[in-house]
Amino acid sequence: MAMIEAKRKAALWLENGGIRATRQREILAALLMGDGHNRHVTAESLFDAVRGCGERVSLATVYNTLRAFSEAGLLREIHVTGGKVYFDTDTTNHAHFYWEDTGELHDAGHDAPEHEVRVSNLPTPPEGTEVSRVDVVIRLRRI
Amino acid sequence: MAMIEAKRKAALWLENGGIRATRQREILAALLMGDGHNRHVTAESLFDAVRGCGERVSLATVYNTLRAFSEAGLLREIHVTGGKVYFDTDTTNHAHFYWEDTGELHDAGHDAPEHEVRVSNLPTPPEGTEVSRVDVVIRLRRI
DNA sequence: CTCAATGCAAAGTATTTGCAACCGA
DNA sequence: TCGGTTGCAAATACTTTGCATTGAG
Repeated sequence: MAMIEAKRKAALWLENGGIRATRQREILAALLMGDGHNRHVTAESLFDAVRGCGERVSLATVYNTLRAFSEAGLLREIHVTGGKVYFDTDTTNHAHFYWEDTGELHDAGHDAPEHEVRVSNLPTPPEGTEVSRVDVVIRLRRI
Repeated sequence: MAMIEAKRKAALWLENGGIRATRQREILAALLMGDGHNRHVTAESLFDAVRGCGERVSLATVYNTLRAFSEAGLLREIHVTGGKVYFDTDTTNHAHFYWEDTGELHDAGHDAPEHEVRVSNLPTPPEGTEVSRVDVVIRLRRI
């Protein structure tokens, strides 16, 4: 996908989240829409991607922007280590593979509906609460 | 349960993990075995519990010991926020409720087998890996 | 113009580590 | 005694914040 196309998608995406477009946000959004595929990034990895394409956005802004996108429902946070937070451009409900040794994060069985991980027999949420979402992480160990 | 009983369980528990008993480890183990129930602690909360019962263990040792217990298979780590790491004394496979606002963590449907959360249709782990474990976290939002 | 967004550096939070003193087998 | 364990302080890793500057509408 051409960069120009990514920028177009990025603009629509930002508008969709009711987020004002700025130079930095457009760069980050374009990178996230990048190859047209679902991406899993951390603040660091996205920051590196920015520098990698010759652009410049401060690390603090990357952090703040990822949070803003997340709060606008454009991204979904994933927690797999105490350390860093991952963000997923696919906000639909799906499970993840997590490599314990390398820290890689991929979608699990999200290529086709029949491969989707299924969670059943969910308990009723306690009084005064509702389910915000159900996270499923399949941790992998190198054999 | 009396403190003396907790100490007894703690000693067996440590031995079970092949972990040498020391004063601090016995204190921590006894607190974890405490009320005979499954506990969810963080380094901070366990450190506070130590001070609360008049004992003294350094915070660094609490961190190191939790990690040691974890590596010995006596505890299980749970990741729900980028911030802190929770440890669960119940190492069997079970789902958790997580209160997004307060940071509370409880077991979900682990009281009886028929209430257990079920995960099915798990994808085959990628070449060269095996499933270390599957984490299910039900995030709750206050209504 | 005006107010929100940005960038930097400093502060914060959670955790690990280096190393000397210590203690249990 | 000896090697593993502890405690402290310092270091590290990740993220947020304060504030002056910049920029979009």
